[in-house]
Amino acid sequence: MAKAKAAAERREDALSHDRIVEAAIELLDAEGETGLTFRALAERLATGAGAIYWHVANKGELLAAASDAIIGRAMAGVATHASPQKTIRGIALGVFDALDAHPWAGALLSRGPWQTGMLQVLERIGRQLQALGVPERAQFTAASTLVSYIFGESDQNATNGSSHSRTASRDEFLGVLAARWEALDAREFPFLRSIAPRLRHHDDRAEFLAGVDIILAGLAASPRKPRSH
Amino acid sequence: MAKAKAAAERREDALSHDRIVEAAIELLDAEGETGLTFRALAERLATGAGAIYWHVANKGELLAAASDAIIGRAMAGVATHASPQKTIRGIALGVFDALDAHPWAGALLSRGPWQTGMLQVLERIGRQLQALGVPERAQFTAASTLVSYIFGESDQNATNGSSHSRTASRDEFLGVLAARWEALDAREFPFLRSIAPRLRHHDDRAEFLAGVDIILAGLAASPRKPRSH
DNA sequence: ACCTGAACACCGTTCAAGT
DNA sequence: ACCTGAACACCGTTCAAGT
Repeated sequence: MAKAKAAAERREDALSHDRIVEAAIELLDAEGETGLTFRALAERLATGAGAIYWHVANKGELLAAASDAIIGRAMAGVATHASPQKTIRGIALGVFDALDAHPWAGALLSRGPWQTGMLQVLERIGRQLQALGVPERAQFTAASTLVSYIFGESDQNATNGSSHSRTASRDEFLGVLAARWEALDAREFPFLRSIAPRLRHHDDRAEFLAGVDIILAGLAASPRKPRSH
Repeated sequence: MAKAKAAAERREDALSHDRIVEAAIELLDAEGETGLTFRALAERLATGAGAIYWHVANKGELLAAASDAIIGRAMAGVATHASPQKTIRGIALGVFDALDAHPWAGALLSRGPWQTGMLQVLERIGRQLQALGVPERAQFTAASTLVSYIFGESDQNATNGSSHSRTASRDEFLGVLAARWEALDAREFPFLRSIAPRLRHHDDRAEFLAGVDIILAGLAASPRKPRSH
């Protein structure tokens, strides 16, 4: 029985949860969120649409599994032997780049309570905070603040990014955005108008990392922590 | 002509962008995201499904307008005469409570680049940062860090909250979550296991505000301008 | 146990036709 | 200008029937 199953899984045309998720990711990357269809997926897997439901509960679960896989891969590639601060920046950049490359995975946020992908990030961040000497009762708040920021900003960046063609004029996009902000009502939006010019030479990744650093600085400043380093 | 239009708008059965958005919000609040249908909307407005398309481009625009309206109302109710820090907390809580009451509005994040709702929040936060004396070249980074955190955490909280019935056992939900974390693999998730007990007496709003304070502390601690490159 | 594919119950969106 | 509602081109999901 176990032997039969193992043999079936070795056949390259056999369905499996993993193979379905894999195909879903390819479809999502190639055609965007609207490209993921049970019919399209079935065709790609050379099977019937209903067959997929034997391995996967529904579309929501499939999307969640795909998003988790993306985050999981990103976390697997994170260097973890540098200083805690540097490792945290690495984790953050891992999420940022993963969502940038797979913008559809940002929906991960709105899926059920505490998806596995986010739990992985939370775990890794938490460990670094411990290494950093953040007191125990502040660890959860600190970790969850970082995680919320990381996913929030990464998702925002990804959906902005996917609206203009990848290689092409990112600068043009920022220029249009800056012009729009400059055209806002002066009485209602003085702040946005004042910073609009800055939008034109704007480095997403650097800006994102600066935000991480602000939070890290806040952690170092607010509670007392053991003077190590 | 203008007179005829004004008269038509005064008729209570006349369609208009605002009335459509209003009905959409009611539908979304009552039945959740899946409740918003052009057919259901048409029935509620006592008209044909296609009529709505005269006033609204498509479902995406409608959802975006509804989300923006929710944020707009929340911002209108924010007290603005306290200290900058207190005002920022007020703005943050406004978003938090708005998304908690209307969880479907969290999708706002994933909609097009810089929705009006988020721009309003960014503007208000930015002004307070100016009042706080944050140097000009650090203002955008600071404001956008706060906004990303605020929407990220609020959305996360809202989708978690809507999974358990409102009035009923929130504690039960947290208990189940804590138990699940405690059951995680010890080698793979030591951090999550260690903080799981803390989940049981967890105050979402207090935790959320603590995150805001961490960021504010970080801004106060590193008044030096972030390197650009 | 696993797969097939037709069928069901929906959707968003369009558009000729009305007023 | 604005509204109607039938029609089109899809969906996710189910399920009797197959192997």
